[in-house]
Amino acid sequence: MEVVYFPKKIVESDIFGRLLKSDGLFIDREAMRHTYIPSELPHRLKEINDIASVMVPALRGETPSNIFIYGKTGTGKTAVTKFVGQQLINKGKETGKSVNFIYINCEIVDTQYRLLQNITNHFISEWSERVPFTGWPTDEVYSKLIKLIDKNGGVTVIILDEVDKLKGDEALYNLSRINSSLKNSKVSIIGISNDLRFTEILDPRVRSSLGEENMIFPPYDAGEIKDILEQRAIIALKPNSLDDDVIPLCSALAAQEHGDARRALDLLRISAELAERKNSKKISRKFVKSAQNKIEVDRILEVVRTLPSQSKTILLSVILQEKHNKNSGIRGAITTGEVYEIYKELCKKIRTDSLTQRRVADLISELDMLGIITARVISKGRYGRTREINVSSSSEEILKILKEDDFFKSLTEYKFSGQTRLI
DNA sequence: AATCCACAGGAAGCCCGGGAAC
DNA sequence: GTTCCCGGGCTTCCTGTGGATT
Repeated sequence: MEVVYFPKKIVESDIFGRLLKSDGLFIDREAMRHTYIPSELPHRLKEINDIASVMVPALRGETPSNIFIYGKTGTGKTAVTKFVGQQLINKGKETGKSVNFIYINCEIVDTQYRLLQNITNHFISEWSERVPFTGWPTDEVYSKLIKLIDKNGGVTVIILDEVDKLKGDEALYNLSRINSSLKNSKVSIIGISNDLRFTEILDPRVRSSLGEENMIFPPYDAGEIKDILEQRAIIALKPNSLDDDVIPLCSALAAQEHGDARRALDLLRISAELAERKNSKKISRKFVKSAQNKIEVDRILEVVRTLPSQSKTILLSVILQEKHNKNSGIRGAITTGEVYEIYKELCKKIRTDSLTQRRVADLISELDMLGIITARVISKGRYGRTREINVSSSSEEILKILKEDDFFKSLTEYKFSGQTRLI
């Protein structure tokens, strides 16, 4: 256990009070997150109308067609469907029609049982009567669900977000047939996916019943992203806290990344957070640059954290060699052979079996593809052909992550070829 | 022009864990 | 429970190669 001692001064002074009072840049931080659903969705009017016109039979008590929605990340699929759902519920209340709207993210709820359990529990308010997360036979949950939906009556719309993450197509098959078991109510399904080839691998029966209506969400272009950012900035940020060129810059950067509005919002939000942390009154383009950098570094660190230990060892070898070279004034990149030598020693030190050079070479190219290191093939003429390996900028941060692993703690100081290397 | 380094990277096959089929 | 199959990680063995050096 680590004990943290606060200096007396800080404890006595009101930290949070000061931070709350401090002149931040945000009015509503949440509005800058991609989970926030604004009251208007710019440049998605057509999509909203399309979905709404498919859904409108629900308000007349008829079954709406099932819909399948495609689109890359950050094209507003989830936001638009949730938005339409909200409107549908409101109108249902107004007109006295019973309309249920259930949103499920299949990346989290990814098995048939848990899907059925989730939907069923949506109709049960009493905690004690809920379907447990395990224990029941799946068909019992299914029949309970049918009973409940029928009792409830009206139309139930089920959104399955990231439906391609659902394991097995049995769940989809059963859900798509559920209407034939219902007497007083209707179910309609909206499937959302960013995998365009998803239906190709689906059972043809499921495909035809689920894809009664197909919709594709195109990526936003730079101008559209700009409008989205401007709309959110008005809600989220204090007036006059943005330099004029910040939003165009964020939009342009995100448009390069196949029109991902989510990324644009993250970029702007993190820029604002960085500016706030620096006590800056305005967000300028230099904060956008560092935000972009921060997003990239965070991504790399996350990848490093989840790397298998052999790859971590190889990565550590690369970093060690690079540091060693820098300290002893040797310029030029590292070769596969050098990395392999250090790697073998590290393995000996932590008493693990080492892999063959062939395999290590493959792992090095994997690290390259993940963007953690760069490894390009060069020929040194007489002295052979090899890869030239460099660590991507943030090697200090990567080291920190590697040290988190108990496995590598013993390697914080490492002797190699008679020289002490300090990590 | 020939040589030769230090690997790259393909091919085949082993081993093992997990899921489907029996 | 057992058998079969598949895919991923890995090894072994192999051929190929760009260009400085001879």
